[in-house]
Amino acid sequence: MDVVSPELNSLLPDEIMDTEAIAMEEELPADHLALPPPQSEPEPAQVPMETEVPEIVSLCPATTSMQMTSTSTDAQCSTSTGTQLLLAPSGLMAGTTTTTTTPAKTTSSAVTQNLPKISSVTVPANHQLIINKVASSPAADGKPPGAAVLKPEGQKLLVAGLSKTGQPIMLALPHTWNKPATTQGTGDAKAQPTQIKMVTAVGKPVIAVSSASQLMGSSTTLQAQQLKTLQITKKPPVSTAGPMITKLIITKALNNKGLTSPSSVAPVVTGRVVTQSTPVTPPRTIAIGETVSTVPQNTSGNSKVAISPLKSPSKLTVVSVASQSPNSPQKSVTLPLNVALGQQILTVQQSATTSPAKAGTSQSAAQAVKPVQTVTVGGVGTSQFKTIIPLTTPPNVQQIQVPGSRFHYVRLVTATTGSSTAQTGASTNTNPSIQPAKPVMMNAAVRMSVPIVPAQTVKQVVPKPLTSAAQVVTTTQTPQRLIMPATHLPQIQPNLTNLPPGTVLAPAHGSGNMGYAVLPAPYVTQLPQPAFVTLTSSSTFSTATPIQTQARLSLNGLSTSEATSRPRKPCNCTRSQCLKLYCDCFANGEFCNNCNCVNCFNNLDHESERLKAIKACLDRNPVAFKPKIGKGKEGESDRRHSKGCNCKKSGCLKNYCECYEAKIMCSSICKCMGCKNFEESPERKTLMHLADAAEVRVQQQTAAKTKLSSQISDLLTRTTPAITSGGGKLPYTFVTKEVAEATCDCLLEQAEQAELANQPQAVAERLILEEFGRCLRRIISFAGKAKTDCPINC
DNA sequence: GAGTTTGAAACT
DNA sequence: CAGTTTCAAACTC
Repeated sequence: MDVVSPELNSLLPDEIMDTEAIAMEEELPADHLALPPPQSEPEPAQVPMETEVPEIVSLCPATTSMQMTSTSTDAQCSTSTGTQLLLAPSGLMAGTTTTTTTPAKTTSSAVTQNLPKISSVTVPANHQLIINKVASSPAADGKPPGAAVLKPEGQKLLVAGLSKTGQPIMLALPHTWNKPATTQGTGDAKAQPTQIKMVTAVGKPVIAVSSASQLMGSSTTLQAQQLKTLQITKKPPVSTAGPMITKLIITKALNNKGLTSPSSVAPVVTGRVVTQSTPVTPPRTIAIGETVSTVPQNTSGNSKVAISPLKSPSKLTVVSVASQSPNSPQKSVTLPLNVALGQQILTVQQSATTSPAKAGTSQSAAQAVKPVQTVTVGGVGTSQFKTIIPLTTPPNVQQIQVPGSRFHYVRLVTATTGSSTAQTGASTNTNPSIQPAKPVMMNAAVRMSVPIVPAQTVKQVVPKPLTSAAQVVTTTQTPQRLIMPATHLPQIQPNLTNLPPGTVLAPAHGSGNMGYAVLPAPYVTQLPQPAFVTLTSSSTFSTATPIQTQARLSLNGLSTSEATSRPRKPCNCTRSQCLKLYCDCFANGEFCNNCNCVNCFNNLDHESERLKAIKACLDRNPVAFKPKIGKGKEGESDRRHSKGCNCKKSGCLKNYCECYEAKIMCSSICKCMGCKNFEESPERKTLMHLADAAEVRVQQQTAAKTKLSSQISDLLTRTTPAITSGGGKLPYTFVTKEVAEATCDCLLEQAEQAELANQPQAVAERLILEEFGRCLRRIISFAGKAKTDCPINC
């Protein structure tokens, strides 16, 4: 399967793609039952969902997904046993059950066939009905005795379960949830936009399903949650079914503390599912029939896992965008959505090959022929977001931008528009209980995100048509950004422990395999936040747009505004071709843009060389692209240099020193000589005071300029003579629109004259200002005259 | 802006 | 791992 397993995903913030973490799959509870093969017919009595791991619940609304009930290939809906489920009607998601507000545990006998072994229902204070499922082997995994399952007819439920460790797993079924009524007998039959969210409250994934309109309100409880969201986008393999994308958002709460009670899990309602509709079919929101693979060992060529060695709070988003056949154009549907705090939304928009939504920028042909799909994820605060967008289109490359992270992910995709042959790492799965991923997952988009801080970011991803055109990430607030295609580097794929930037995690070519290339996130520019990121299809890249400042806050400890407002300094490399860590752009994982470098290879035109260089750097130092400024040991400063400096002459009080440059003090690991960069250093204090004073001066100057500009603007905008109450007109009241225009004409004329005379800019400015002064004097003079001539009326 | 200093990165 | 060289940024004039 092409999804980062929740097991693995939980580890991504620390050590993404840690092989040890992958091995966690072996820890699956003994009661974990092998799921029926993907081709098996979904049993009517089973829950319309399928999961390979007990902690994961797959939803399979037949009504929302046309192929669910009719087709057997990707419509399997089942749930693994041994999973405790919590069915909770969210107050916002299911209005019919909002009355249950008591956190006290209750038991209900209403148990559907789809959710066996559920013995109890818990209704937490958050309006969620929690149904506990009896664990098949509680002793095996330490789960508390499971409970029963309850799902009232036509009732929208938030289903949550408990992981093997007793951690809650929630599944929210909104009121608009369309269940396979014929087979499931539960839920509404209407095809309404539905959101399916898999939320792992405590280390385990949870599926939450809610309608789009209900999400916003219900997700407001996520503020303190650290979540990982897995979103799955699926396209029906049958072209006649219409291009429909199903996304499954799996959100995982990173903070496992205090979530043992059902009530504490309730807030983990997040995620957003965006679907697309065909011209013949109304927009559908949820069609989840594919298997959500949670096998951690998806390290084979068929399993694509984005791994980042970055060990910092991050949000991982894995988005698989179903590729579309060029012959099956689809209408683009962009759904900017608001989500709860702590959640970032990625909206996947799929456009037809003839979609007019193309980047208007031009790019070299070489770049244009490399389809690239990029997702730029804007973070808020220190939130970091890693996104992987699998694309089942041949040589397509999808990039993921990770604000605040030094890594971004590039997914290499091969053409799998036809019947998918997804192997999804099942062949290499060491756990026989794990079901092989279904072929449908090849077209499934999976999003896993882990917002670290309360953040609300909406990301829009527009799947690119199967043309050779490159896709550009654009936002409504920022120009298009340069994106970087990644090349296939299978040789470094197996190295999951030290998965370096530039690593392709899976073969990108052949047999429908989809590959991920992990690259330093800064290679993709960051978005201002909050920002709507729209991935639009485009035949060109925009190279003229300056790369935005890389959000290095989390790296160097700078404030967010500082990191985002200050553009990165252009490099001046002359010999390194900007392919060595000498180059700050390269070291920060950014493309060179508007730099002064010579013979620069750090661009799209030299991606192969650049990737080789990345690999070389990582060979030398696996953490070469890791932030140097990280958290220190307990009791020490929060920020310190990971390696320490080696200064000898600067006293660590100049920017030569990396510690000083990062505005941190040297630590015990530094090997500097004559260090003066410590807390009590008088030299350091003096420098700090000077720096502060300078900063104050700059701020004052800026404020003064702003104020003056405001005053001038205010003066010029007073176009209507004020009718005073007897006090007569003030001079500015004579600055009518005509007067202002005449003044501007005079200023422009002055500017033109200065330009014709080839006057320096400073001289030109002076002349303009002088002219402006003359204009003002004339205005004041006329005002005085008018007042004298007409003392009564004026 | 040119030249120098500096220390990290790269190399041996 | 240590010593040396290379490199580009920081700094000085």
